[in-house]
Amino acid sequence: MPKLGMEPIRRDALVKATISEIGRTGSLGVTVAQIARRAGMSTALAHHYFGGKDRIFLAAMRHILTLYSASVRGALIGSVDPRERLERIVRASFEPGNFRAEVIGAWLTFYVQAQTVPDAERLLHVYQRRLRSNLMHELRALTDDPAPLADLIGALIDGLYIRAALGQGATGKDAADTVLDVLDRMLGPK
Amino acid sequence: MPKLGMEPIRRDALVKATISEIGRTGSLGVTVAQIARRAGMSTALAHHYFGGKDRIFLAAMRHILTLYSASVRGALIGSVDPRERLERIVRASFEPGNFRAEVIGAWLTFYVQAQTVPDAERLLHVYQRRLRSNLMHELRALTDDPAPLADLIGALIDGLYIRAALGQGATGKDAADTVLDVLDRMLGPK
Amino acid sequence: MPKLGMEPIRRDALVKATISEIGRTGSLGVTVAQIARRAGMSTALAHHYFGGKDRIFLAAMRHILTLYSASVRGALIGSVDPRERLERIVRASFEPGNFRAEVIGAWLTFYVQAQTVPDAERLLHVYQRRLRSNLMHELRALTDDPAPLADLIGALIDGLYIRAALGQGATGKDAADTVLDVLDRMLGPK
Amino acid sequence: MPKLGMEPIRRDALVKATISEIGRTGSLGVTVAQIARRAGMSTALAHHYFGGKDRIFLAAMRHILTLYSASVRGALIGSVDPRERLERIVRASFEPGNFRAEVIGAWLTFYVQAQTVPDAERLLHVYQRRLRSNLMHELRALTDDPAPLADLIGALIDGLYIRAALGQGATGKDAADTVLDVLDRMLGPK
DNA sequence: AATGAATGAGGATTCATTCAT
DNA sequence: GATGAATGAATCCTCATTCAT
Repeated sequence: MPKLGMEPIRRDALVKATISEIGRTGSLGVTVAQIARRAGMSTALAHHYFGGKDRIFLAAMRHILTLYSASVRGALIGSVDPRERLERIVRASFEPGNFRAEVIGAWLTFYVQAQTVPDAERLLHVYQRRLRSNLMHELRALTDDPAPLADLIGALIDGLYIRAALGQGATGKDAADTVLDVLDRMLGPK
Repeated sequence: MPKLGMEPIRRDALVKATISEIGRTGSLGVTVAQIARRAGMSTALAHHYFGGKDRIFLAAMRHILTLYSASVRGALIGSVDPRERLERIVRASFEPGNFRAEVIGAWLTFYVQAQTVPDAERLLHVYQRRLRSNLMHELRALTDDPAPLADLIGALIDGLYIRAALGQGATGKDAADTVLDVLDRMLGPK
Repeated sequence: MPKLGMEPIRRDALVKATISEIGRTGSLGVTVAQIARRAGMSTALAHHYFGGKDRIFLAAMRHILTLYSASVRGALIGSVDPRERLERIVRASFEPGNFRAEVIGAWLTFYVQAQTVPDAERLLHVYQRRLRSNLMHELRALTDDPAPLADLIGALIDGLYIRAALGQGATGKDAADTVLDVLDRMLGPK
Repeated sequence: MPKLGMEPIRRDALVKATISEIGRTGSLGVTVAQIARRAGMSTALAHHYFGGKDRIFLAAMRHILTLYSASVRGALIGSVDPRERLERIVRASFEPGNFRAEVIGAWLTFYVQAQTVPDAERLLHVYQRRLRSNLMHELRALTDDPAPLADLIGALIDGLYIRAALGQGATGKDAADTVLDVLDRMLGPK
């Protein structure tokens, strides 16, 4: 059974299992045993590859953020118009890949973890700074005072995510429309 | 004047200790022992009064929501103008009593808990429905289609809260100003 | 079953159980479960009272050293002659209470632990310094250069202990006689 | 010249790595993984060559004792005078090769292991019997009752070793001088 | 010959909860 | 009403050992 080069496969399986389990149970109470079982291996192996529960969680968080960044970056390809680019950023945030029950559940949980675990906090800040910087870059072409608007959009996205985590939020499309509507209104009368 | 038994005093102390501890550590990892110690009693007594950890958490959550509702209700007294009432609701959400690091930390944690514990979810819905109903009531006088706007405001408030939980959000006043600014813009030019 | 004032009783039972188990198995591989079982309680309680395995071991070590010190101190009462006091110190080291298979086994194990655990090392040094100081005090009356002799006696006692740990050493009396014989010879021709 | 297979090279590397690691950490807590890593191979190979952790430890112990015996035997070559031969035996015990922090640490640890593992105990007895026999052989020419003296010297050597393990013992030369001084005094005025 | 892969067994530790007093 | 005492159950983590390649 043992083949060579299992490490990346196992790590990947663990990361995905972690997101699934956190999303499913909606809490950090997820145990390494649960994750390992879902990933189809022993807890010992999970520890072997990651070195500890925190590191597994962190890798899962990093995975989500990486996917998110990639989807934003991908969405921007081939677009130069600021308004259009803003729309693409926002829509990417709510596209099915990112805006999925289990991912949102994990996301919210990471928010909580970021209050305690320094590495998690750092990671979250990286994401927030990147999103803010993306927004600012486009907003500068559309308004004199882009900072407050960037912060507003960021907070609104987070708010819509958090509500989605409770299963009563709107669909991804509706959420994106809401953000874009606010954006246009705030940018001033057409 | 009826002499109070110890029960309400103890329960109150436990609820406050719970909020403090959750806010301080920023997680549900808080133990009954920590809570009991901070409340100045034994864990056995904590169980005696509440029957279990979940019930203690729930009571703490209920306490926060009750305080919040009370502050909103109080803020509305003596005001009849819809726009002014909206402002008072929003400002109440960010007033120092509610918008305090420790309370926000607890709030966020309860959000996570609401994903798993049905009672917590129910409680959170009650608050959200009440806030929404409050907003709707006033918005109806100002716009034809109040529902999306009420949802937007609710999500934005949550988003600003969550960011505050990470210690990088704005002050309560700034947050309230942001929400009100959005509100006015969305309501369209007067 | 639960009565008041169990703490000292439990702590004492755990300390004695630890010494027994270490002596019996002759290794630090002793588990908290073994100790707790022998002391007649759950592992959880053992942790509750001591806070961790290291602390249990340390308490056991402290217990042995305390007993040893007490037996030396007791032996010295009512004696003023230096040579006689030296003899009493030495004989106390090998008296049945201290020079018992299980105690010696534990002693040796602590020696090993002292190589790694700073607290254990500190404790051992305290004992060695005290023994050395006791010996020096008497030797000063008998020789001009007491230091080397004190060190020699100390090392010899340790050596006889270690051999006893392997079950092939002499009896306590023989061991004491050996040390005293060396002492007299080193103090010069009769 | 016969070309060596890998086996003896690997075994040798493992034995040396074991002594290093035990000496460094001062405990049997050393893991097979640590030993294998330091020896530059996988844990699987370590098991392949030795069949188990105990066997690795035993081989390391045997190695130390073999070196010790060899150094004593070597020191005796070309000397016929009993007193001189005794001195050479003693000095060999404390020569840099044997009296090295890492070796002493391992030595002490083996002493502990000898309390539990029968093979280790047997090995230690072989060494002690051999040392005793060496001492006795020379002492017979110098005294009527050599046995107690041989035991005394053996115990003293062990005692000086054990103190060295704690890092507060004297240098090898001082230790040897101490033993020889005792020896001469016990043999009586020339 | 050599190793990455994998795990079962076990250990320390924590904690909510119960109970006798 | 209040608490010290006590524990079962669970969790993270480690490690010797085995196995397929």
